[in-house]
Amino acid sequence: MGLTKTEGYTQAQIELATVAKVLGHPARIAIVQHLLEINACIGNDLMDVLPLSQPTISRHLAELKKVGIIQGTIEGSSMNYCINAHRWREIRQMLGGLLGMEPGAQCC
Amino acid sequence: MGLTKTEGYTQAQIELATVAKVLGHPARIAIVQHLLEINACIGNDLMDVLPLSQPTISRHLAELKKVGIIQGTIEGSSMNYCINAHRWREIRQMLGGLLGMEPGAQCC
DNA sequence: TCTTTATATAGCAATATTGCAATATTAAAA
DNA sequence: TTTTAATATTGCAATATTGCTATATAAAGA
Repeated sequence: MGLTKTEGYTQAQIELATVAKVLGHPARIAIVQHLLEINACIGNDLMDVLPLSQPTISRHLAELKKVGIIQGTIEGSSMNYCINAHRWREIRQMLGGLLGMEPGAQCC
Repeated sequence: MGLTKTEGYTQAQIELATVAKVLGHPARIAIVQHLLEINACIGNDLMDVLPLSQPTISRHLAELKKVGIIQGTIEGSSMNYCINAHRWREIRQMLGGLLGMEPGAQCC
């Protein structure tokens, strides 16, 4: 298959999984961290930060954009990418809600 | 390719991505939520909770176990699964560290 | 012992992901 | 206008993921 079933889950579960999945690649983690750290918008300075080719970086950026984590604006012939602050807080809420739960007493 | 490059990233980035990736499926989110909520160890009660066949559930459980999120002990002819509390806190730290970062002023 | 229950594994088919080279595309620069 | 720089897209090959059915396996029960 390769196809993930979606019926039988809540919308929240699907949303959570979708975001987690996008964060589930070291290149995308590295991009997000970089954008959070340098606190500035970048074009493909990422070429110097990631061990990947330009087309591959472009695709990772597109995936991050698809779930709203980053946004990009055109600046002449280059792109300015940065974290979407609002969406970032939303994601913090979502994932934080899950992570914040306490496992209770171990029973195995 | 289909194969994720690992050179050129920090160990922390790879670890983060690995955990996020495992959480990147609604079935695995549902399993984790369920285990956190009922605060009890279960066998395949999950059959009643997920829209998946027993073998498929078993595989999702195996993936969660591989990264240490859950652990299982044999109980007669069935398995007791539960969240690994220690690992859970570790993951909260890791992911929380990323999520906690503030995007700073929007510039695009 | 035979059967049932609970689980895991193997094997398969379909789709998804990842990465690169090659090629568009678009704007700035010469 | 030609060239350069910065990106995105296409096309491809290799591997990964997902889900199922069928089949082990192992303990409990009859």
